[in-house]
Amino acid sequence: MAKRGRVQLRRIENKTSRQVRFSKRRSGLFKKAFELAVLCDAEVALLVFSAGGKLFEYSSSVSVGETYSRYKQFKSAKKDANSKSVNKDTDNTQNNSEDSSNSNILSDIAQWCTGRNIGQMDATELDKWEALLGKALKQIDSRKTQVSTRERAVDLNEEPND
Amino acid sequence: MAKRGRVQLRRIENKTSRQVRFSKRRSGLFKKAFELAVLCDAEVALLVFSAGGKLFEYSSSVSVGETYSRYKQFKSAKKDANSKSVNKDTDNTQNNSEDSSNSNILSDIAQWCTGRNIGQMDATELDKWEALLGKALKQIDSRKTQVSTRERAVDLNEEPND
DNA sequence: ACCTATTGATAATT
DNA sequence: TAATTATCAATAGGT
Repeated sequence: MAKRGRVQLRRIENKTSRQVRFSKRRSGLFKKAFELAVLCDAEVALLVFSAGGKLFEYSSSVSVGETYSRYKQFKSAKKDANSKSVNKDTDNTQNNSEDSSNSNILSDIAQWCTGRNIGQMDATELDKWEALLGKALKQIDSRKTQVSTRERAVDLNEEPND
Repeated sequence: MAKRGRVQLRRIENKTSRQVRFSKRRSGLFKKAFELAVLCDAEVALLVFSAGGKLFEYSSSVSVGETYSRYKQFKSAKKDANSKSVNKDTDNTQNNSEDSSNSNILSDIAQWCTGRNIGQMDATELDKWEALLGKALKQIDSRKTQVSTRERAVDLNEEPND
């Protein structure tokens, strides 16, 4: 399997090759974005238009639109940041003592789902999925118990996340 | 230099470590975004807010705002034509047969996940989730069986490094 | 901040 | 189109 050497940092001229590499690198990029969001508690929004005009999007905890709004707020606030620091630490700081993803496991699952396919997973990824879905099922099960006990009301034990 | 094993995909609790890794991974992510744009002629916009509220942005050929405009246009125009990252409801024929390794139940889950919280679900929704996740687990389990065969072959080839 | 062991990404190939 | 693997790149933890 002869490798030619390093990747040249210029546009790939062969169309097929470019498309193939786009798919792979896009997957990799989205995975990295997700990992940054989860590991480092960051808010990430990523928009990619392929050369052919297809759209691919990723966002971590909130929608792309919401992150973009925050971005615009941030930029406009930066202009007169010398008067007060309204936007520095608005609502972006989550200081949960334990695993914050535990309280909103569905977000984690949704993030993991993006661009993935069971048929393409390796053993490690399968294990992660199994653990994640198993955890979600446990939470669902315990929630079901609560709901069936108090057939009607909104549960007060669960905190809204984000 | 003892390595602990694989990176766990959970929020890093140690603050210093999290900040260090954020810097490194952010650099890596931006580099990857740049490479995707150059190599594959893609239009990329990337927004990252750190846990502390700092903003980092990257955009390839045009500004973030322009890409976001294109994004909004794209989404509103999507009424007829469809090209999207997180699937549309293509087939509901996700049965439990063992050969369904190629089905993309994860996309269904991803759609279900969006904007939901276990703590706010009613009994009906919980049932749907339970069924969906259970189905996914079945597929994962059957996929694991396939993969484990290959993994054993790899194990035999493994050499102690050095 | 720099270094290296190790993991992870991926280009070429099947 | 998807799966495999050799090689390269990213990075976690130590110095």
